[in-house]
Amino acid sequence: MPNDYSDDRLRLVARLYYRDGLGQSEVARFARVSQAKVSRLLALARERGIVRITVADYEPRRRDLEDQLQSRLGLKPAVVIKAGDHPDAADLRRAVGHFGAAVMDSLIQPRDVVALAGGRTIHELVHHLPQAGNKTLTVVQAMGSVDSSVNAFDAQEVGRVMAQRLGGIFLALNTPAFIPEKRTRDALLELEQVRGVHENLDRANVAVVGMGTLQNSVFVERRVLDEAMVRELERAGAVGEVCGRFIDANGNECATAWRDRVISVQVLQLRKIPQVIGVVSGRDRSAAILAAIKGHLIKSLIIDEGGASALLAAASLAGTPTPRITRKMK
Amino acid sequence: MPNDYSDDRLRLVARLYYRDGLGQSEVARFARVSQAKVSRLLALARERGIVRITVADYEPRRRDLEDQLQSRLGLKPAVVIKAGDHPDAADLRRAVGHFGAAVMDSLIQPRDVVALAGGRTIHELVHHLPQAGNKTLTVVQAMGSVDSSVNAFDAQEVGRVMAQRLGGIFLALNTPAFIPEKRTRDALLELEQVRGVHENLDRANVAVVGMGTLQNSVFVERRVLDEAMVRELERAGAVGEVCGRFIDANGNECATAWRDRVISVQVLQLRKIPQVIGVVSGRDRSAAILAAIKGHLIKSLIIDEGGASALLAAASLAGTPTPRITRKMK
DNA sequence: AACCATGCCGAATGATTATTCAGACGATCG
DNA sequence: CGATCGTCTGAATAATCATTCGGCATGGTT
Repeated sequence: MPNDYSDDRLRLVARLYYRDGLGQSEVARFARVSQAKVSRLLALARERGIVRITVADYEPRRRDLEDQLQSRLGLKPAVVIKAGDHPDAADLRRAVGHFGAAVMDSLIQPRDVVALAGGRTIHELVHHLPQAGNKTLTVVQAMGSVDSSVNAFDAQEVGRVMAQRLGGIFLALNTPAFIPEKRTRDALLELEQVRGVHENLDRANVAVVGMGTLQNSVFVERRVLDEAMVRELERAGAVGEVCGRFIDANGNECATAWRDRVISVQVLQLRKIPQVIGVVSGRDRSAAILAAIKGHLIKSLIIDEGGASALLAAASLAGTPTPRITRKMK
Repeated sequence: MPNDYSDDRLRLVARLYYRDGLGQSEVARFARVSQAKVSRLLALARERGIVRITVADYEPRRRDLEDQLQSRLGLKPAVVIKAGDHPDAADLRRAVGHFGAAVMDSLIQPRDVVALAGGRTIHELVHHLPQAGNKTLTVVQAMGSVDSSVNAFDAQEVGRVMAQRLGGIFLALNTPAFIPEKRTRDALLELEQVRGVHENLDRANVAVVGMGTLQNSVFVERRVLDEAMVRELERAGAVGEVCGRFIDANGNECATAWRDRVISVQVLQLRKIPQVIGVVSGRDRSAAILAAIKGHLIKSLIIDEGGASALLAAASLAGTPTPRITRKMK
């Protein structure tokens, strides 16, 4: 009679607690055990399905906006996450991460080779992936590290987590993202290790990438990109950045010095990957997203409500979006 | 947008909490409210049925023992409450009270006149009756107060609670249970107030009574019954007590001085009531219960598992139970 | 406008629940 | 037989949740 985990006992405890509204201490007296044990018995009862808690479905997506994105921009799938209009970017990312994760999980097949970029929203997304993954992925880091201060948003960290969560191995790109000298960069690209990664990027059938603008790019933020380079990119028509590749409104990589100093998945490689998922939160990326779509860099999009509206509005303004003109004018 | 109690919002909060396992504080950040509000929203969600918690049925009764009691002793209904074999009488009463209450509620019709005794188990039972009663009962106190120290087990208190819980009025018997002088007792019985109560006891169609033995009777416990009187009752063959009436093994009231000094429902009155429910916890009342059954004082029984087994064992020993003989021998 | 009644809010607080910890017990193995 | 796990327990404690409370806003009333 000591350790008695019979269903009958669990039912008694569960009933007293959930149905009759007794506190755990009261139940404990009833069943002649400690309150701690009651807590454990209740956990067990939930596990065994003796207690079942059902929650009416919450619809986390805006199917209406998704349909518009799909029909007007050809994104398949387009996933729009409800997020109220939180003024705070962190909240936005949290929402996209929380609800986007399940979708992303479903988009990745058990044996896929996944090219993965970094970024805060992607980080959030990856950290909401299920723990129990039993896939056998090959997760490949799609871009070098932005700087030496390792942080949780880097592709390296994020990739490690994804491989661990969904199951599979992680191939790291152990180089900086930006190398001041082209020669050095090219030398690095020749390294066996690096070439192996690139080969796997060629094999990738899924990619998950973020999207930056010229202004809020990680490279600017972390001072890798200086004023002069930004101006050069502007002159070359850059409206956004994907995996360290700056693109113009047509989605072609801008021919600047930067192009030869980056170590990351190439635009051409990206175009060949059948399922490229853009992950975005916030309203200020519309131009970059439109360019990426136009250049066939991304095929799908996971985005928040506000970002989706902004994107649709921007797409309406011009078949060919040219927001950069207004900026150049200043 | 402030007070937004939309189902959608509740669903979101409920999902994050119950399905996704976030803490209330995390949900609070997500929904941009305080943790306190999340707690309130969750309560509302449960109320509205957005969250549904179901517990596999726990069977609190021993139908097998009930069947035996019914077929062998004619109790209808017999209700046997599971209680493990808690060595502690208080736990026993709690179990009987908790699970017996629903049965008792179902046995009492909306417009019944209920004669009600006191006692610890009955007290426990009554305090587990539903709060929301909408009946129009007449609850009548079946026995005077044992002594002046009012306590929660007295018929007076218990009756008040029952009337309040199930709905209806309570008729109190504002006299002591025991009056040393017969003359005084009889004078009291003549009082308008007291006669009114007795008339209602005549009208009663349900009674709820406890059952005492000679040894553990409340009257002994509270020193109302002295040594000499106990011996006199023993000589008269008393094996138990119901509502202050001491009965012999055949269920007839013992003809002693005590009989004329008690103010309570009479044995004859009790016999006439179609539904008399005995409420008992513990293994030591078998003789009293058998006598009460034999004398047609009780028609139904609510009892714990252990008490039921003891009762069945005692009933097997003798068609006419005569446990008192062994005692008299000493 | 001034006033009250009402309802909602979150900070603080009180109450409850989950987890940690150290000890007890029992099984398994050398 | 110990020794050594592993498991289970309740007391203590940490973490979490529910409620109280005062403030603020709204809307109706004088």
